[in-house]
Amino acid sequence: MIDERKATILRAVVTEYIETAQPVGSGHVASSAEVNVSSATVRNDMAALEAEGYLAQPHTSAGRIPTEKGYRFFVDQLGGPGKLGVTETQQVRSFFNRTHGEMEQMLSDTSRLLSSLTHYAAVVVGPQHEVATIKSLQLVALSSRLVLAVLVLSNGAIEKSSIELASDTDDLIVNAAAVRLSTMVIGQTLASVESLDSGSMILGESAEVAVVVSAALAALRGEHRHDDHVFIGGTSDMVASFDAVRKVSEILRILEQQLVVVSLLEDVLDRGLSVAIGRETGNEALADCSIVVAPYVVDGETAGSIGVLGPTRMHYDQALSAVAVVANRLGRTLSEG
Amino acid sequence: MIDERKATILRAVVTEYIETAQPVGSGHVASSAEVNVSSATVRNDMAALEAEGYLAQPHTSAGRIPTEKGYRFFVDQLGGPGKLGVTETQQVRSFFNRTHGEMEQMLSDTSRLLSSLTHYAAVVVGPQHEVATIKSLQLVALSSRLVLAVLVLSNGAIEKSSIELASDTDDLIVNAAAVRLSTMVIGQTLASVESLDSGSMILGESAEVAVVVSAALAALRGEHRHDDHVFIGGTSDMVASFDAVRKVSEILRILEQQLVVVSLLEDVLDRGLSVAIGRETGNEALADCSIVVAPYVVDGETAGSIGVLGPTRMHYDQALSAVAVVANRLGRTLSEG
DNA sequence: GATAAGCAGTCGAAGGTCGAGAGTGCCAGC
DNA sequence: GCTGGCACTCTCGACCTTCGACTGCTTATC
Repeated sequence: MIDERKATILRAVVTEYIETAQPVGSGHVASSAEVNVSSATVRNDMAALEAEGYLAQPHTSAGRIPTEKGYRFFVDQLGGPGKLGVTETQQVRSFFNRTHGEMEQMLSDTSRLLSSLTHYAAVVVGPQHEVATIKSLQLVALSSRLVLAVLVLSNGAIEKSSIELASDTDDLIVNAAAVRLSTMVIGQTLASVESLDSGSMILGESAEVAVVVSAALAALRGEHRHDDHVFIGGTSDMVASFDAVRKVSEILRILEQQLVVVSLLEDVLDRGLSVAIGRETGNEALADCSIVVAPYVVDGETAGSIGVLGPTRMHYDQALSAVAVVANRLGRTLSEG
Repeated sequence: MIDERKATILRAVVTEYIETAQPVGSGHVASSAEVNVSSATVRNDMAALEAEGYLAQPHTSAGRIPTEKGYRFFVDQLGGPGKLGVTETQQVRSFFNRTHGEMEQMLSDTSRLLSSLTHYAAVVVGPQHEVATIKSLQLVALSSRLVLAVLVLSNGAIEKSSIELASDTDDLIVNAAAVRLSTMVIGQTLASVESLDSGSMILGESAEVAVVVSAALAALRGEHRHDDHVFIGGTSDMVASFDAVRKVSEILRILEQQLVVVSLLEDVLDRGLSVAIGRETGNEALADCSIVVAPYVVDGETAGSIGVLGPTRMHYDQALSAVAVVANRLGRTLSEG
């Protein structure tokens, strides 16, 4: 039931509201460049749009505000990310020219880049270690009972996990265990370590070495969650879009829970969306927020995702293009390494 | 010029204002338990306190608000951290019983603990790596020109830094360089690597190995800054103490700059303070904030610091005791490891 | 001389009124 | 089917008044 004119009107209302945060009246819409009918006609169409759930009125005799359904239509109509402005393009280009090596630093900087492009909070979820292969494993004895296992992955990431041994263990034993483990896991993915049978390789080893080996494997198992791989930047920018401290506090509380943030992004991607509006995010506390996400691809495989969190009245076109461009460049840069 | 009664009155004003965030009138003070004089007398003293700069009036016919000088007097009079409540003590105890190994995780959790104790933002600055000795050094070739140096320090921390080589280099060369480097740096502190003369050890090595060795040393030099060692938690709690989104945004902007936060804490400690009130923090944007800091001591050496950032009208006694207790326990726990 | 009591004065916050303005819905006419 | 016109609604800001919480000062009391 949405003809071309109504769509134009809806578009006008949404853009205007995003700009001003004020309810939009029929007069404003009628005087906008894209609309060539009188305000009375606009009024009729706006009433229809309200009846169909695309717009809402805070009270009689006020202008209209887009509903989530209204934003959704607007975003769908946008049809994918557009082009970035010249300044922004330049900024992205120079960022990725300048950046190098050091993955964690790079992801963290990327979140800063993305937030400075959009003025919203940026979330960068690091590559899932499941796909990377293990380049090196090392056991370092910190004290007689505490050993640190350090893994280096092919994508340059490092995983560490500490192992507490039940009894004092000689360095020689630890070294032997390290050698044994190395032959087992190097070249494997972290995920496959998960399924390694710790029974099979105790054969032919001294009991002491076997103890260390299986303790190390146990420690490694729990350690490949997305824990430390989330980088959030630009919260101060995003906060400025809201008016109530109360709301700000709730949103920050969400962002502090890194696991929640990660699954938020993954949920959205799993549903095949690149934008989640208001309650579509699946989180009541984010009812006034929207999320724009994109996965990034490293060596042909989806490695992680980046996203932007802002108010429902966000500049979707800018956010979409920024996220798309940064995801693309990030993937390419990580592929080279 | 502050006699005992005036001090009591000032104390009453400060505690009342911290509680209610409302200007405090002479009537309230007079009816408080510690004060046994009439409101008229209180009025006279409050006028004197204002003249001496301890209190201020938002406008005539309003109550008084403490100035920074007023808070300062209040805090100084407190004379060190008191005891923690039973619930909080219990919370700290169970936290440190439960926690183990894995330093980064522990510091991050500590910031959460501290913010949950105080309901303000908590900052934990990790141990400075200068004092830790190097336990192990490893070079891992990620590709033919990209090598990752991984250092494990005696306190369980890991430093990594990537090395880009000018020409393709064989794994054997890299391994030889790793062996050479290990003999040089193991047992040293990171700070002493800084001053290592890369000329002296090229002797007796093949040119290719020497190239890798000096590239690695160069990369290690830049890498021992406090960069990743700051953990901030509980911003959402702290935010709730403020009323203007504007201010919140400014404060968050500060907290996003980790280096600024670290030097903020260090500055305060260097000045021999454990509390910095308002402008005492040295940062204009934190004019409405106070910071409570304490260093923590690992194996007899000051290792790092923890702190709390809240509004100037913070519960100083609680914050002081929480910071003191957590700093103490954290130091002890890290010493054991 | 310090404390208390009383009193006049001040000023913001809260509440009420009112008009202006923006906006709507509907109807009649083109 | 669009538009102009019109009556109506409802918020917002300005303005006023009242109310109450203060203060400072002056005077009385111990």
